[in-house]
Amino acid sequence: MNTDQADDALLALAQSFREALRQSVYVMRRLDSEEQLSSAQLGVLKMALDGGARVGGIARNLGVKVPSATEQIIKLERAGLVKREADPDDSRAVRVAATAAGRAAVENADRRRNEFIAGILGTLSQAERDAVRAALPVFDKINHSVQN
Amino acid sequence: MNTDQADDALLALAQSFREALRQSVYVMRRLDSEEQLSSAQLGVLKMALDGGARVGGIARNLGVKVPSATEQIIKLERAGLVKREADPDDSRAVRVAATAAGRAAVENADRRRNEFIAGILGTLSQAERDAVRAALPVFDKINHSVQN
DNA sequence: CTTGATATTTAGGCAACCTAACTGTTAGGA
DNA sequence: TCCTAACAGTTAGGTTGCCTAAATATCAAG
Repeated sequence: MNTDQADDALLALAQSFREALRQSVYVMRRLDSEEQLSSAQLGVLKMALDGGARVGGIARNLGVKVPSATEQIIKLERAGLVKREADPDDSRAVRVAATAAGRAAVENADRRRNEFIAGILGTLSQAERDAVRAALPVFDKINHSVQN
Repeated sequence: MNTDQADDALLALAQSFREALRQSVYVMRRLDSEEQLSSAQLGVLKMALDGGARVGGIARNLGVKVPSATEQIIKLERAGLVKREADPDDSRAVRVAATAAGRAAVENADRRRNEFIAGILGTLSQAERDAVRAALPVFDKINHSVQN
């Protein structure tokens, strides 16, 4: 197998991969459209569960800029799902912590979304589920490549 | 294995799958942010390549509502990448066709995006690439489940 | 005690999506 | 024939989530 053939195979795989990416965005939209809590907000909220996430950390972790994180945090705060308090160690920083209501909202949203996806996965064959399971860590790895 | 255990395994897989979905959105954003043509526009444009896509069909295919498709088509038309003409068989309908410039733009955008993804896929092991390749048709199937 | 770096918020803007309302066309009866 | 319901698309107006640039406040090092 010469280099060109290898490249072609890689490009063909890339094309299929991109198609899957496109579809993923669509699936995410569907998942979001049925719920009170958006994916963006759920992502922030999950990070606030441990009780002391900083705005910059949240933004970095979600792959968005700091003002975008702030925006979501403010919405969650208005909804009573998180509270913002000054970081005792660094007064420039803000600690974002989930409230009890926030914790409950995460559990609820997570459960509903998982059940929706599980319902689809349940219609697949065992072999198909195994294929998905095997690919997920690789997807994770690809994502980290993109981040850098 | 009783039902509860099966459900738990399915829910766990669903959770991981959702994480991958979330990451996909992020990867898509990265892919888009470096290019002139957005994914939304590229999707519309590809459908106009054959020379006679209708607005409703484009919208259905992309999983968006008709006005959203119209919006993208208008942008592409202003950029000279597609033209709109009355459908000879049904004057209510509009046929969207790519121009020569549109065709060139698709090829360019597709190539660049595929090369970007291929570059990442190239850093994986053969086994990892095989895992991705095996999962892609299943992802496709899952997507179609969601559409219905 | 000044100055540069860091953490966050505010302000303003853009892209892509949505629903509701409008225009024009078609097609199937009465 | 002609009326009316269904259909195709566009327009209008609104939302969400992202972005950059600029403002505010604090920290830390010389």
